[in-house]
Amino acid sequence: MKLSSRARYGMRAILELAMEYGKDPLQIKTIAEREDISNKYLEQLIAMLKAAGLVRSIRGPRGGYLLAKPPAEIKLKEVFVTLEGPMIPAECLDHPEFCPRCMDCATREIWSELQDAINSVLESVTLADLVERSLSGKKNTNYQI
Amino acid sequence: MKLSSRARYGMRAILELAMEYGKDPLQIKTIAEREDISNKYLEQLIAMLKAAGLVRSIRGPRGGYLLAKPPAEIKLKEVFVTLEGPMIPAECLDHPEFCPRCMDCATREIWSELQDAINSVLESVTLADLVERSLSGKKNTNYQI
DNA sequence: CTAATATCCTATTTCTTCAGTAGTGTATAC
DNA sequence: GTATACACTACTGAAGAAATAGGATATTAG
Repeated sequence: MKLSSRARYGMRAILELAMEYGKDPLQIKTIAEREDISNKYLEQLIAMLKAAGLVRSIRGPRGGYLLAKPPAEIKLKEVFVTLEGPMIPAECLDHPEFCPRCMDCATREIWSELQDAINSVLESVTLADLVERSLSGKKNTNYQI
Repeated sequence: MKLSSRARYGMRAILELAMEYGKDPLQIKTIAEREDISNKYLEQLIAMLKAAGLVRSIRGPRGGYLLAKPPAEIKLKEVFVTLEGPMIPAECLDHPEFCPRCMDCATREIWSELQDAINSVLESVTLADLVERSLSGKKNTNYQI
């Protein structure tokens, strides 16, 4: 199980935007360079974030992208779902009718718990938190590897 | 983000085996029928479980598959990893040298927390737990959808 | 011994999605 | 009016997932 490049690149990109919140717009070119991502590919990812209302843009020279709301109002969950799609480990979680034995299926419960576990991480952290972590040099966070 | 069919089918299959623990071997045919999975595909999945030492087999007529150890000694994590591969959201979690800015990358932390959250669910539940849940008719479990 | 059964092994196919590229159109600052 | 930077859409190559197919091997029952 691995994250898509979309999620990894996109998260890094929007974090860049969050760190510049309140300042001038950031250009694709700049982000792509800082994060080592293909220019054109990043363009598409940011387009997704824009369509989701997380980012806004200014066209023309001196244009670029800005966060659409304060970093504290953007949960990672929103970013993640935008990029990675809804998190549905198994179809039957959303469409029980799809599976005849759903009602007494113990594995279904597990997938549901997995979903909850992931969601609770992503809902508890905002872009503002990420910015803060980035700035505080980190190193002193609760690491448990 | 979605689970692979491997993980979904395989988990259901090994749960079948867990529920018959101590009894006669279960045949591919039987499991495939109960779980509505292609015979041949299931064969491959169970082969993975066998290679991982979670399941053993008896050949010939009246043969089939058995759990290799008591259900209480098999964590879902083992099953999951066998079927889905190791859970590494991002490369840099395992190979920090891969990414030049890993050391001050706040997103990396998030992926790590995600990894921990998933692992802690899968490590805390054994096949025996699943069997118990299945038998107790369920319905009275902590559902929070 | 033989025939039936069920696992074992591995190659091939089909399908989908991901990741990335390419090219053209449009708004805007200077 | 021209350079800049976003906007939009189509296409492509590679990889992996999900099966399918076919035959080899072991074991039991009669």
